[in-house]
Amino acid sequence: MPATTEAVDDYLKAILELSGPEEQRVTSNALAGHLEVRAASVTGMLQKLALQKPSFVRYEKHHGVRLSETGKRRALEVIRHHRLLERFLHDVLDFSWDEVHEEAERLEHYISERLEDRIAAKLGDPVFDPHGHIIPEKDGVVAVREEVALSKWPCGVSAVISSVSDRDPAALREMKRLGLVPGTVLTVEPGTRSAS
Amino acid sequence: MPATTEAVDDYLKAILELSGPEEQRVTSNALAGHLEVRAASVTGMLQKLALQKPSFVRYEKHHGVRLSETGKRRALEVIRHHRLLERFLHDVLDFSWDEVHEEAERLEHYISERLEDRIAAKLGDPVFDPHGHIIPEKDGVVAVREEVALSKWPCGVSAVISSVSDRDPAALREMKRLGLVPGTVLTVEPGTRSAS
DNA sequence: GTCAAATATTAGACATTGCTAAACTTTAAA
DNA sequence: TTTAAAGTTTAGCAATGTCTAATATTTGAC
Repeated sequence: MPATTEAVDDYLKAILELSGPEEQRVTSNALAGHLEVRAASVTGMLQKLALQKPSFVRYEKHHGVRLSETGKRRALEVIRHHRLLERFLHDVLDFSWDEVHEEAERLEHYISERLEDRIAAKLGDPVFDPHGHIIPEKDGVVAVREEVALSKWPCGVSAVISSVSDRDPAALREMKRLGLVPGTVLTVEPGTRSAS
Repeated sequence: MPATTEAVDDYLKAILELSGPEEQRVTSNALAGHLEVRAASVTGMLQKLALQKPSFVRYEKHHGVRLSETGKRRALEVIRHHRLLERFLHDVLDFSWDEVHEEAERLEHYISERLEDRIAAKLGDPVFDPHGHIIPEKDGVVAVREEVALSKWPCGVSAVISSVSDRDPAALREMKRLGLVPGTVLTVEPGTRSAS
């Protein structure tokens, strides 16, 4: 596995996240939006990534990019780091669930295999992070799970929250206050949903 | 406090370490040796550091460099991170004492104030790292302690090991095997010391 | 199928931090 | 005090990853 930088890790994670379960090609623009970088910078990075061997991505000019097996492997490793760190910061170091993301986002690039393994062992190989996301296994295997965005869930049908986005600390604090945590059972009542 | 990069942190730490208790000026060459970088690179970095305001260093061409108060503050903060991390990795995550340095050396640049505080709290504000080095306090105060290199200790006089270098994992494993850990009492016998 | 809008790429710049090679300054020996 | 060695700085270049502005390609509306 070629060495990566923080920037490369972030691109690989973004490609994995944006390509969805069917591993569609991802456009430069989508990446630029997600990474908060200009589209021109994305093009430059994708060209560099596509050139190195073994390559992390398959890139076709004007037609988007997808991960190679190697790239997917690294992306999953970084995501495993992130989610293990979140679980660890939360369970062992008393971070609240709205604090863990920011810290994990930085550290995920810098922990060694050794530290990854010790954290996993200390936690007893956990399956979920504090927001309900599945932690990829060490070998890159990720359990599959059906999820539907709550905004698309039918009214009147009972649902269980499986995961919540970890990006917005204020939103997370509010959700905790409302009891909207993984495992919670709820039913959307007709007429209570906002228009967005 | 101006933001730092990993490289800047490493320069500041190196200057602090090489300037000794009397805070002597440190030469470019000494820094180059310690940082395993060319002297020309050191010059470039020192010029940049000296230019920014508020500056981390006071630098006179051809006559070495010393830390400003701000620079010393940051150097001590990074060293606090390093030693807290070593203690934490050792006590909580079952790292052996020869494994902790490498991991802490990377992570010391990337942990937040929050994580620093939680680690210190979890450990009960420890005073020493696993190699016996004193952990600087949060406000930058460092306890003072008289130490003499064992190679300079007189024969026949009993001594207590206070700290050992953390740089060489193989040496650390050997020292552990021989019982040469902080707190050990020993006497150097005449004629048993190698010539070096 | 044409053409404008949306999307993407190229070109050229900058900051960071390293390098080598050449030039310069300081130190210490004779 | 001269001079050579040791130490230091300058100059110029490379890689990384970002930016803006200009240009090119693709897409979708008609």
